[in-house]
Amino acid sequence: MSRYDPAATESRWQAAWDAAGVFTARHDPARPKYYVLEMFPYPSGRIHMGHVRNYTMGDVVARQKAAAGYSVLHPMGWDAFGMPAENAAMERGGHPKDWTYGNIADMRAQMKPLGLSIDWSREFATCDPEYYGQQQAMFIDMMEAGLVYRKNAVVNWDPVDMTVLANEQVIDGKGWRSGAPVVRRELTQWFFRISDYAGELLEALDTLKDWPEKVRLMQANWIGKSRGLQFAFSTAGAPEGFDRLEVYTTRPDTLMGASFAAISPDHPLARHLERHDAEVAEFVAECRRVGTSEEALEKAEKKGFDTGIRVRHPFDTAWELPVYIANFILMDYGTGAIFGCPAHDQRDFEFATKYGLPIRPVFVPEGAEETELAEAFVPMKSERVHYIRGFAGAEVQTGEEGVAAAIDFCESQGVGRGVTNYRLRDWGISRQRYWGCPIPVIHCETCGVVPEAKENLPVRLPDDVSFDVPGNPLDRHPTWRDCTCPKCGAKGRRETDTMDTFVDSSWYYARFTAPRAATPTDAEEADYWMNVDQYIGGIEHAILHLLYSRFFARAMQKTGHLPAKAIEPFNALFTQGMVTHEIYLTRDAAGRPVYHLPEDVTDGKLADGTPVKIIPSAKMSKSKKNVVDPMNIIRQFGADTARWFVMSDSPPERDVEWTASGAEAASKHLHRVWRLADEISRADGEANAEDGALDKATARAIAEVTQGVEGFAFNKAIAKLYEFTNTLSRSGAGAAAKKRAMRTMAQLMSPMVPHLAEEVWSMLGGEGLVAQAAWPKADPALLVDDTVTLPIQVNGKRRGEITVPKEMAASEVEKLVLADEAVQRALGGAAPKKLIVVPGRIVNVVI
RNA sequence: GCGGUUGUGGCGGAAUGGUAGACGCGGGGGUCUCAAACACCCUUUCCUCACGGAGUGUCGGUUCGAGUCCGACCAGCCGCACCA
Repeated sequence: MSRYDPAATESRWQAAWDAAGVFTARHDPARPKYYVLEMFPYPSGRIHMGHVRNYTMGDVVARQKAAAGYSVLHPMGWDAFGMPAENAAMERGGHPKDWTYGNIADMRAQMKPLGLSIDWSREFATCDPEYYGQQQAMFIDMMEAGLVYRKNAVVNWDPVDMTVLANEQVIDGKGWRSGAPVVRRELTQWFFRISDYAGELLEALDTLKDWPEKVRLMQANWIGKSRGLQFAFSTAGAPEGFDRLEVYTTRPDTLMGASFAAISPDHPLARHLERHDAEVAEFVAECRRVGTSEEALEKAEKKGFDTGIRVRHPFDTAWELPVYIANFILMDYGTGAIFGCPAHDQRDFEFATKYGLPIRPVFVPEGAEETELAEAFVPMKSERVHYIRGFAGAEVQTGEEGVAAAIDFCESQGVGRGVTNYRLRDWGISRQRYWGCPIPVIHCETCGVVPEAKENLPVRLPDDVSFDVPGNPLDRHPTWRDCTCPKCGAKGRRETDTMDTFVDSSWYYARFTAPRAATPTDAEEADYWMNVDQYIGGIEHAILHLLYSRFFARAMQKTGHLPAKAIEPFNALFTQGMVTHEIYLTRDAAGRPVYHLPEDVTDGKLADGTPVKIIPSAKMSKSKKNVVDPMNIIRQFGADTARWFVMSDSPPERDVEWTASGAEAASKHLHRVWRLADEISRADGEANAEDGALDKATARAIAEVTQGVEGFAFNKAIAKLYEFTNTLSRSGAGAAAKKRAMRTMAQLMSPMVPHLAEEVWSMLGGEGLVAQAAWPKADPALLVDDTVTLPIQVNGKRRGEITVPKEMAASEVEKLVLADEAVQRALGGAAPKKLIVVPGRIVNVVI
């Protein structure tokens, strides 16, 4: 008996699809369009199982939509700028460009065998000058639209390597290569005015009905709208020019519980003191040794330095509060200065305890007395509390009411004003690196900062650079910086900062609609293809990438590069889970951990019999060696097996654990389907009484698999396909009915395992390619059952069941239930207290 | 630290507030075979000979009925603005 041979079959069908041009996206105004996009990959050089899962999900959607009659756009590209290419150049020599394009070629070669329904004719990389040149054109338009500006901002500076470090390159406050303590340094940098859109980006979240609730919540929290009071303390003993200290607070109702004021180490007052006071300078320097990330600041021990300056309480000028410089105050939020109310903020409480400051409660729980606090009392703002040191509004009110009343009162007294504040900061896009999109700007002595003329775009990266010394190669290039001012024609200097790679990924979805256009987008194409109907990617992008893309769509609309309907570019978002694997660990002679690849471990032992310690599954990572190379799986079992496995078992939004046994099971099942198809293709049984049951099962399979695929419940769709396979393989129906069922099976399987589906389809005489066949429809008449089985509960516990006609009246059902043996036994002759009949569902007898 | 999220058999998981454990893996038993591999069939939450009882991270609540809703807690994972 012949066997299914994935290797030969898969490449044969891939060639057939190519020949027929099945996946070329066609701008066809007569048909509805569907744009499905997976987050494009960074070209690391190797695809991993996470990619296989991500792209298979998109492929299932794309293939099913195509079968359902849509004109589908399913493109692929490369997020190709970024640090790894420079790191590779530093470590192994060579050029980032060669490394990147080499990796792209390798990865494309690994992706093609997966048989994805991608329109490869639209492929591009963000490091193509054709792409980043258009990005530069948009940057210039955004400059002109007032969306771009320069200001000073802090970076991590490695004083040994004399280079700017990314947050991930700062390990325990030290540079990853030099090991030198990192310092914060201020540079003039380029920013996008995303915070101008904070309110709109927040409000528009409500329109994103098909985004996961959690992503919208995370974005809302990130934007962080707050209503508060901004007011000025008058100071005592402050240097000249600092007679007022502006603070922002979201809890003005706790003003009578204030016990100190605190300013950021980067606050102008702190900077002034730093220059005149060695002790302050030392403290501030210590603060700056912590990395720039908010995480690092929050995790660091909270420390303060008493400046000796005092501020006067706005309601009682005799009441003075000390002013501290504190390492946890962010200059970017509010005014960079706060007042502390230790009784109602845990961080302030710890600070006050540490520095012996008073802790005076402003409110207590409703009905409680004032007591000494062991920790801050921080109730929900919606909870009613009793104000014992309130000054506005009712004595008993919610925190929300208290805050609103306090703002009104303060405004009426001329103490500050109510302000709406956002946590969202402007987007700093300057990177002092080579491998990124050059910022197309020229510094001219006469004209200042001038955008490059559009006819001179793209501003190309020079090829003749070296990475033997740290720092930005653009900065030290002998001639690249030299240019002519587009305004006055005098000699100018090019900007050497390049753009954050998040800029590249903030508009690639729009470029895919017209990837070769001579402008960033083509109006007609954008109008037809936008928006992305289904976007799929990792949850790790829930905030930054998606928020930046939403901002960019707005900026592109403002500059005329996208139609108004694309203001929210992603109609539906799906965030998929990771692929995980167990970790295998042994120790070397010195006790250091040694990790082992899954393929080197059998039954918990290495080849030489050494037992390994098994650490529970975690995200596949090279450093832990818990990786399975998709190429090995494809070589061993074929692409369909890899695709089937990553879509089965786990729901797509959750992590899936890769197991060798699971992959084998997937492969076995696909072979079984092939054998079944082979057998059915040669069957000649007469039509018989079982045909009807099989037709019914087929209809149910169509309904359930369609529902699973359309609802992103791929694991359930696959479970139904297993069931359908079992039913079909056991069916005694005639040959014609079995062939019908098997052809339907091929169609239902085709989004997940397209190669096997084509093979089965052709074995059973299906017409043309299954990839081009219309999605099957279930006959509604076959989906209804005329009887229903009702479980019988006694006090909520299942005690039996009855099968009754679907339309039986509740009163009839009650009679049958009371006559049931288990119910009789439970009742013991007594009458039931209550009898609940949920039609078509369940019966509950309460005794 | 802050924000988000997840928790169900030996394992991955299924379950519009209505039969907990679909489907798959693994295990056990069997058929086929000289034997094995492959394949096929049966069985498999736990305790109990059985009757029956217990059971969805922990504790409490709402309900005729809770894995599902509410509150508190515990553990894991994701993000924290220069990783992509």
